[in-house]
Amino acid sequence: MAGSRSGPNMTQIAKVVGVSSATVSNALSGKGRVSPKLVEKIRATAAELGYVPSNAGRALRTGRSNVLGLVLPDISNPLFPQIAQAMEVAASNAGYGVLIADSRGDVTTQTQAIARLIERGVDGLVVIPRRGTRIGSVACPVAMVDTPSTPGNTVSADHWEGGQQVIRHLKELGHHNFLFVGHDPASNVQNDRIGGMKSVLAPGDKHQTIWIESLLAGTPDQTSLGLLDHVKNGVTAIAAVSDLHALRVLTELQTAGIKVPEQVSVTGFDDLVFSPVVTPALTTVHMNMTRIAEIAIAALIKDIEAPRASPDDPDTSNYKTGSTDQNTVKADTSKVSMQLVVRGSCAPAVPSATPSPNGETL
Amino acid sequence: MAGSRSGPNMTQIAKVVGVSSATVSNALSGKGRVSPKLVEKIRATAAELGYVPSNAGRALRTGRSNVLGLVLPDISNPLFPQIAQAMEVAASNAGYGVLIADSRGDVTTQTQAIARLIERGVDGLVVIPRRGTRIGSVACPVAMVDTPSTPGNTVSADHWEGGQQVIRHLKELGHHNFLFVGHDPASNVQNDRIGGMKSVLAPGDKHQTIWIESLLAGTPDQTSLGLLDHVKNGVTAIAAVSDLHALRVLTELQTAGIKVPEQVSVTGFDDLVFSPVVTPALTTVHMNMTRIAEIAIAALIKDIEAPRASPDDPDTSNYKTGSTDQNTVKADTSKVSMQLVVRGSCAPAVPSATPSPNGETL
DNA sequence: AATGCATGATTAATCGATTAATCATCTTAA
DNA sequence: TTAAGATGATTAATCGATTAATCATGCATT
Repeated sequence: MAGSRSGPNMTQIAKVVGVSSATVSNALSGKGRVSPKLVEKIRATAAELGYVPSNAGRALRTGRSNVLGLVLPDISNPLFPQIAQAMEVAASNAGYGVLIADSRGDVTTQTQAIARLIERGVDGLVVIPRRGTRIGSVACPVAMVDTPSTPGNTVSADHWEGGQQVIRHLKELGHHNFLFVGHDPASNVQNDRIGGMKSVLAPGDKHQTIWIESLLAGTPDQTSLGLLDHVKNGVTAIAAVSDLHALRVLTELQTAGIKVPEQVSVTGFDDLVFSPVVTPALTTVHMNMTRIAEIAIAALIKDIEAPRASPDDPDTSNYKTGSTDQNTVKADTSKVSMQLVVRGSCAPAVPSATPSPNGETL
Repeated sequence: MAGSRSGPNMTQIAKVVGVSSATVSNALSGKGRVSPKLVEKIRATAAELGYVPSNAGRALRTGRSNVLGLVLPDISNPLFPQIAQAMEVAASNAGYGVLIADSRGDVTTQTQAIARLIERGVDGLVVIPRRGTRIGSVACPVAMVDTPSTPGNTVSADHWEGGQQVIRHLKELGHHNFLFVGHDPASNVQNDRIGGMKSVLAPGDKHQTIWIESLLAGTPDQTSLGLLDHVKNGVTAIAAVSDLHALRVLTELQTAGIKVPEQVSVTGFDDLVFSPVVTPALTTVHMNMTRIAEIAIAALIKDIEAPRASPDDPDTSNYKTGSTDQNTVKADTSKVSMQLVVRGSCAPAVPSATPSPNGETL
């Protein structure tokens, strides 16, 4: 009853062709010594019978499942689809499957999620860590996607440089008084982005940063960010750390009767699904997730398939060494540059950027 | 070299306790006949040694992988995160892992994705079909999540009823001239939603439907929906088939200087991440994904774990029979009602709903 | 005391692929 | 002619958990 799979197995093929199952295995894998014409014959009958190798059998023998685990931060992140898709495609191309696990909220869940994946026998993990989280040592190679400045990071977008692109663009339009909008001051990604933005500011430029989480601590979602005051005080450009927040900014301004981009320019990050279809379409910075996924998966698989080092020869391992206790893998390229996507939410700064005494001109 | 897993196996535990590996297996699974105190002892040492069962070994013997496949439609769907998370949680609680595969775009990819998952040995599939797509017969039970009206549907939200809730709410606010905004006329979900909305219209109510895909066929994303004209013609409420489209509507109106909700009310569907944080916050209809996932996964697992019927006794199978050739599983509950979430994007209809001759009042 | 029965544990086969070790031929060189 | 080597295929063990079949022991019944 149990284990009665539908398709044929190697023994069946062997019987049909009239050889041993070992020869079938060798022929299909191309490993041992099998005459070319036998290989041909075996391949043909395997295809004819609709042979599908048993993952369980192979995994048991080789100790490898050909499955990777993908650990994602809290699901509310609208970037999730892009990440998951890119990872799945990259893994699939390399012959691996992707098991998902999400660590909604707390670090505990993240740890549990990782444990579950390990127990399922994944060969490696891709972890997009929850903001500011570190992952403990685990029993398999790990590719970490966070920010270039995070210790243990395998590969990620160059958020810093992305921030620079945004501000450079706004400065070319004549802006000098910025408001940066972040969500969580503990997020590595958000800090990198804001850091990059600040890094290209000139001495005379004004800027201020607000963190949504701190601002609205404990209150329900729908609360004003108080943008009107900032605009009255002379801010002409608002740069958010994500399109989600840029959207919040955009609609709050529009409701207050402030015209975007005529009076205030707005920018976001990540090029989320809704960004091109809102009015005005959001100017944002696009992340090349496909490439990041390819690099992460490649580094992971390289480590997985590398011949395991003997204890006295640690050089063959791809694990990072040094101060970090994490066994995250390294990639040749650790950051992927971002692309500025100019759309309709930015315009030249209004000449009279000086705030009027009473704000009536707004 | 190969297969040298880190942890101990049953034989090791057996050796330590001084029994046979069969007894260990029985003790841990609670299946055979083992004395209570031996069970206790074995459980203890297993925990002590940090025993983790080998999925490969178990899968090979039992023929079951304890992994489900999740096939998702094109990734642009912002609902994706909720679905994936809910499915993962439900599956995880039942002791199953979730392998993802996405069928971006065409039906071919969807078929390939399903094939890949089958080859990986999944025990069952959850398929959220691409709009209007049917899935061919596959070699394992399938739970399909689409709409209650789709043949073969296992469980889904009651989109029709959700649509009714929206219109009832708008009618209570005094609206009688509606514009429905859909994206793709081939989508079962969207048709159900619009169908439900129309079903509660009174004879005197006016309504019109626009399909974004047809409207903007071949043009780049950012194009006007021409909402201003509709508003000038007397439309006071615009009901979109998704929050994504509602957002598009909202920002287009705001840019045109039309006040939401004072002049026009806007509603969406799905309660996406951004819906509570835009201004005005979107009134929408929430989908209880957690419950849908639980039902789908439960139905799937029930079928997987049911003793396979002998060929002459088809009654024990959970497969749908009849005109459909699909082996999708049935659930006791096939639709889950939706919840209206009232926020700020709707207001009472303006008394002078009659269009002014020249539209200047707008 | 002998038989039947319930209980507790063991033996050994099995799932399917992989691979080191071995064997059987045939070729080539001395 | 014979030994060494190359080539092609087979044997059999192995990965780890499961389970049907079997065995051993204790207890109660007649």
